[in-house]
Amino acid sequence: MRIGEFAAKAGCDAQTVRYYEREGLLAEPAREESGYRRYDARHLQRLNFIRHCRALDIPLSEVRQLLEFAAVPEASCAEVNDLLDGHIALVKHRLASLRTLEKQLVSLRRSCDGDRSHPCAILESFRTATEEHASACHAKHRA
Amino acid sequence: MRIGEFAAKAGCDAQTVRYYEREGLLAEPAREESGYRRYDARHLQRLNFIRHCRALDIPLSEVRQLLEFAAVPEASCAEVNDLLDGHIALVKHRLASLRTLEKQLVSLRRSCDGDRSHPCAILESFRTATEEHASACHAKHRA
DNA sequence: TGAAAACCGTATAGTCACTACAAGGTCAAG
DNA sequence: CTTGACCTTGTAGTGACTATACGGTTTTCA
Repeated sequence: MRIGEFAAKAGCDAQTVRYYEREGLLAEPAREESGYRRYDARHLQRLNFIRHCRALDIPLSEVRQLLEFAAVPEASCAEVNDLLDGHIALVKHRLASLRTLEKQLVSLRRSCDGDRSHPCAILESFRTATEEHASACHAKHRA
Repeated sequence: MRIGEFAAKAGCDAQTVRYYEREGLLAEPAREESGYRRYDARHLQRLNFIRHCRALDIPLSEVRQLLEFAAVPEASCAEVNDLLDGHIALVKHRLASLRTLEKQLVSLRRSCDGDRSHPCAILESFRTATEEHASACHAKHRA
């Protein structure tokens, strides 16, 4: 199959496939006389592996590692587990800060009553510089 | 105050301040004879506004809009509310998909029992191309 | 006084994972 | 035989910084 069909089967764009090839995640496929890339089922397996990881928000650098582990299956379990544990911790952390963010936004939104007789309370609250903000910001930087 | 102190007070880097200036979010400040930037409390208020928005994950393009609304306070409540509602919806959506992601990762992690007598179950499960994956991927693209 | 450290300046490139675009070659249908 | 869909390569753009290079200024302290 050619690149368009190949990419569609994995649910991504042809450009993305070429990008993975450039990045060394996919081997260079055979070419037709015209120069068109020609893919088979083995390529698709590998592309699906990558897209599956990406759907789990695993960065390409870690996908690269997983592909290396997968090439040496007999001793890779512990490493795969470590990588996954690290990624789970990251996602948990991201979830926590996103939840905080949602609370802040919702409470901010409630602070505006739509009364036009005075300046918008939301903009006012933004205008008020607070120490909390600076420290929250530092916390974010450490994260 | 000079840029280092100024940035520190808002909890960010001097480079970031220069970046905001280049992007037109902060006005160009006065300069000392040496060419050093010189800031005062009014600049700090504006920088805190921006950093506060960023702490809420509001993109700079929307911060720009808010700054424009803030410049015309008498009629901006509805627009600010709209912007904020849109942003809240986005955060809620992001939260939902992150929660799904966490579930998938945790269940994946559980699937590996650490038994080295067979290939790692996690890598195996990645290897298995599924229709779900492709459709989930499409869903993500629509999101 | 003089040297080192800490700060400031500009300009440029890198990050991540694509996405978009330009300019052209190939192929299948009507 | 022409239209349009597909393919090729290469380059630039996205967002919000961050890092680096290279050099000037200011502060400190021995």
